[in-house]
Amino acid sequence: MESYRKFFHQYFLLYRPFISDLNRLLNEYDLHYSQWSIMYYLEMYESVTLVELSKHLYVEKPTITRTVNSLIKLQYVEQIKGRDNREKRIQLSPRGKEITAILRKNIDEYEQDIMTGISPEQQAEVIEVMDQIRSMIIKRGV
Amino acid sequence: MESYRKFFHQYFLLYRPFISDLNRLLNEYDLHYSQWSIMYYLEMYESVTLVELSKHLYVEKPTITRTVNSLIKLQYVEQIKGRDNREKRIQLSPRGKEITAILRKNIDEYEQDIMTGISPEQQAEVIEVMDQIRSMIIKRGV
DNA sequence: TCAGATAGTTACCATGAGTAACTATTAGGT
DNA sequence: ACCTAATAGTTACTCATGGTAACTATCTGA
Repeated sequence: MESYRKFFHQYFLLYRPFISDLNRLLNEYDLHYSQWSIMYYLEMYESVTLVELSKHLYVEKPTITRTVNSLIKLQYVEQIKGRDNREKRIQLSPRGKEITAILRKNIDEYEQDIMTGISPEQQAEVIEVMDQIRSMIIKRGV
Repeated sequence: MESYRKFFHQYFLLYRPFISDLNRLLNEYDLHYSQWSIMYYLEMYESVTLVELSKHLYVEKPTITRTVNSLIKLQYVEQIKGRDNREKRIQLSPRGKEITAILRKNIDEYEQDIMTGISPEQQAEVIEVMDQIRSMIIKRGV
C-alpha cells in the first residue's frame, strides 16, 4: 500500500478508540468532546466569539451556538460584554476554570500514559506533520 | 505546552477539515465516511463478518448492522454464504467494486495532494507512531 | 445434550453536525 | 449622513453516527 494511503487509514483507525476514551474521562463532569474542545480553546485564549470558534474548530455556526449554550447551562462558561454588539464573547466561569484544571490533569495523565515509548522527537515530528496537512487542507478549501 | 498534549490537540484539529473533504468526495456516490470505512476494509480483505468489522472499526454491532444494511440497499455490498449460519458474511458487489475503484482513485489523488511536501520518511514515522498509540489504547482498554 | 458463548437484530435514545432562512448590528462607499 | 452589504448569531428542521438493553438464532464443548 502507498504510504500516504496508509497514513490516512491509520489516522482514522486511531480516532474511534481515542474519542471513546476521552469521552469516558469527560463524562465524570457531564461533558462530551464537542464541549471540551471549546473549553480547551477558552483555556488557551481567555475569551472568544462564536465565529472564531466556528472557524477554528471547522464546525458551522449553528452547531457552535448549541454547544456553547449547553456550556452556559452547565455554568462552565459565561458571556462577557464586547465592543461589537453583534457578537457573543464568552469565557470560562470560575467553576469552568476549576473543572478545566481537573480535567486537564486527568487527560494529561491519560495522554502521557498512551504515549509511553514514543520519544519527544517522534512526537514533535508527528505534530509538525499533522499541522502541515491541516494547513494544506484549509488553504486548498479557500 | 507539553508535546504529548499538543499531539492530541493537533490530532483533533485535523479531523474535522479532513472528514469534511472526504465526505464531499464520497457524496458523489451517495456515500458517507462510515460506509466508506467498510467498503475500504472489504477491498482489502475480500469478505468479512459483522463482528470482524465491529472489532476492527471499534464500533458496536448494532451500528455496523445499520451501516452494512445501507450498503446492501445501495447494492454496493452483497451477502454470501458462510459455514457458520449465525454469521453474516459480506463482500463487495460488482457494482461496489467499480465504485470503490473510482473513489479509491479520487481519494488517492486528494490525499497525495494534501501530503505535498511531506517526505515518505516522515509519513512512515507518523504511521508508526499512530499505530503504536492505537495499540496502547486498545491494550489499556482490555 | 444442554448451558453458555457467539452473531446478529430491533427498538430506542443521545450526540454532533449541516442547510436554509431569519434578525440584529456594523462597516463602508457614495 | 445614509443606505447597502457584510457579519454575528439564532431558530427550525433534518440527517449521520453511535450507544445500551433486550432479544433471537445458532454453535460449541463439557
